[in-house]
Amino acid sequence: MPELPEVETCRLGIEPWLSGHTIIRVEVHNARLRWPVDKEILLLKKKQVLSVQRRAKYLLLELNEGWIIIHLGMSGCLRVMLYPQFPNKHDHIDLILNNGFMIRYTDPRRFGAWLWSDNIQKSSLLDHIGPEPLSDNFNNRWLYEKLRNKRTPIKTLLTDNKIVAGIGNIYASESLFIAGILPGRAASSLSEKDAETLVQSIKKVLLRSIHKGGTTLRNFLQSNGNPGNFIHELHVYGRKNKKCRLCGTLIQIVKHKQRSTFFCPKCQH
DNA sequence: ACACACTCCTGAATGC
DNA sequence: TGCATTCAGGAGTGTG
Repeated sequence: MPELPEVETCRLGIEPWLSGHTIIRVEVHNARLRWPVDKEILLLKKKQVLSVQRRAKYLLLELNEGWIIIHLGMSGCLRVMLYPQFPNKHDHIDLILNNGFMIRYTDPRRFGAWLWSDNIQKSSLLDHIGPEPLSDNFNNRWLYEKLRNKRTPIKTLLTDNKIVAGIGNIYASESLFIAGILPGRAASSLSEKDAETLVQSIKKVLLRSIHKGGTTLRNFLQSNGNPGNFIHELHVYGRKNKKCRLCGTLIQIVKHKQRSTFFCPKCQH
């Protein structure tokens, strides 16, 4: 499932092929994604790409006269390919470039989105999102202030984009393991010191995963077609009944808000 | 404001 | 073997 490190991996992969180049046209094979692909994208002709940015789990392509907002959903990925290539069943969108390449969007579950925005600052998709976890705006003070009045399990809070952007199920479990904090603890039970440890753990896990090209569970691929390598460094996610890499205790699974949470009952308190 | 459940989707895994 | 059921979850929307 693409979370911040996977989306950032994607951004890093496509940026050199897009930035400063021109999208000649867009070939849409299936416009039925989470929402219908915006018509501005369908009709797009010969637009230069000024920059390729990321906010939370959204990719933002800055064009001359507006922005393409891309979300990879659960199973989306973008790959750089030579043009032309016959589209397979789950290849929904191709950005045809003026450099002989294309960027191909593949998404079996079609939970992703391709939307247009004239003004990214006013986009209702982005305007409520909290601080980027790798920025200085995400710090001990911010997190502790958000935690201290909430009885929700800390794990649930970490996947709330208003608290911190871009963290999903994988990195919530992994960050809490690194921090040594049990995921089911009420957020308000964390001390200032806990919040500080958690902030540092989140930054460390996300940076390490970006360095390894993200986590590939099923569908995610880097833009060069290779899977991400962080899966080999997961401590708890997807490791139910496997031995903890640090202490050998069996990893346990619980549900928070109908989502799986993995933890080590000995390493986390 | 808050904290939930519901919903979209497909493919892999599981059950009988 | 084959068909039906369950599970995976990002995040907007709806409910109490």
